[in-house]
Amino acid sequence: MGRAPCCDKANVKKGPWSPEEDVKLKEYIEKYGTGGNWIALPQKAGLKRCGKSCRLRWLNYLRPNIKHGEFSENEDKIICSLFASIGSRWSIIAAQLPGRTDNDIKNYWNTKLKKKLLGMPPNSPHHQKKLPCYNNNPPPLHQTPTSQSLSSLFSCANNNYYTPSKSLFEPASFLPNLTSTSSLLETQDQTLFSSNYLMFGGDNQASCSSSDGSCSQISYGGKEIKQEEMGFVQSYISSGLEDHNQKFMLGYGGGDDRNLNICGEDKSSGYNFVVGDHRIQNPLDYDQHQDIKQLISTNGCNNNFFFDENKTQQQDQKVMYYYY
DNA sequence: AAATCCATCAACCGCAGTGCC
DNA sequence: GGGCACTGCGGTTGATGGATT
Repeated sequence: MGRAPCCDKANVKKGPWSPEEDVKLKEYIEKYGTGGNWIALPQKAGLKRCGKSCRLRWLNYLRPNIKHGEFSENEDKIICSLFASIGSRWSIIAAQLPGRTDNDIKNYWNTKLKKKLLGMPPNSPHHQKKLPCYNNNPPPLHQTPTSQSLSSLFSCANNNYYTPSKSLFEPASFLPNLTSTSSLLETQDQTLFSSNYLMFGGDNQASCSSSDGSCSQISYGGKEIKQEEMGFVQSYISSGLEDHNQKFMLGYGGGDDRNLNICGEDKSSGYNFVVGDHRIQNPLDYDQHQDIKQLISTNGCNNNFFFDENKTQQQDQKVMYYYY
C-alpha cells in the first residue's frame, strides 16, 4: 500500500494561481502565519488548493522581499561558483542570494546561465574571471581553455572543485570568515567571486589517505598531489603574482580532510578567506606545514610568500595564512 | 496571417529527511 | 523501533508568449 495522498486530488484546483487566490493566501498568512501546517492551511484560508501548492506559491511568489527580474552579473558569478563547488543544491545557492528562490535560480541556470557559460567566447572578460579546473595537466601560464563541454564542466564540479562535506554548511564551519561579515553578498562580490581563484579539495573521503596527521601528500580534487604536479599549482600562483588584480592566498586545511586551498584576498580590505575544509585543530602543529613551505620554495615564490603566524593564531586556528 | 518552433518559468510530482506518536 | 504525517528539495512538465518561417 502506498502513502496516503497529501490532499484530496479530486477536490483540489491545479494550474496557475488566480489573483484572487493569491490575495486569499497572502492575507491569510500575513494574518495568521502558516501555523507550521501547510496541509491544513488551504482549508482554513478558503482555498481549494493542495498544501504543497500553497507553500510553493508563497515561497516562490507571494512572500515579502522576493526579487523578480534580471539576475545581475554578481548573482551570475555567485551561482556559477556555488554550482561549481556544490552542484545543484539550489536551496543552498538560493540562501546566498537574498530575494531569490531556489526555483528561480534553478530555472535561470537551466534556461540561461548554463547556455551562457557554454556559449561564452573563450576570451571574454567574464570567462576569464573564473579559472577552470583541470585534472592533472595544467595549461601553460595565462592560457585559459578555449572550450569546455558541459560534461567536462560537470566533471569539474564533481571532481576537482571543492566538494564540501555536510559539515561545511553548519554555522561553525561554513566559510567562517564569510559568514562573520555583515554582508555575505558584499564580501562575495568583493573577494570570492571577483577574484580569480582555485579551489582545491574534493570528496572528503577521497581527498586524503590519512586522518591522523600522517598523510604526507597534499590533496586536491580528490587526488593526491604528487610533487611533480605542484608546478600546476605554481602556474596559478605565478599568474596571480604577475597580475596585480589577482591575489591568491594559499591556505591549508586539514584534520580528517587534508585539502590545499588557494583562495582570494580582497586587496582593499585585506580580508582573507579560505574555501576548503577548516577542521584542522591546530595548524601550527601540523607537520604538513612543511609541505606548503616546500611548495612555495620550489615554486620560486619564496620571496613573495610568507607564513603569517600571528594572523593564523589570531584569526582562525583552523586555517593557516600565507601571503605574498 | 497562419503555422511552427523555441525559450521561459510557474507549478507539479515524487522522493528523502525529520519529527512525533 | 516502526509507522505515519509533514516539510523541503530537486527534477520535470506544460502553459504561455515571442520569434521565426
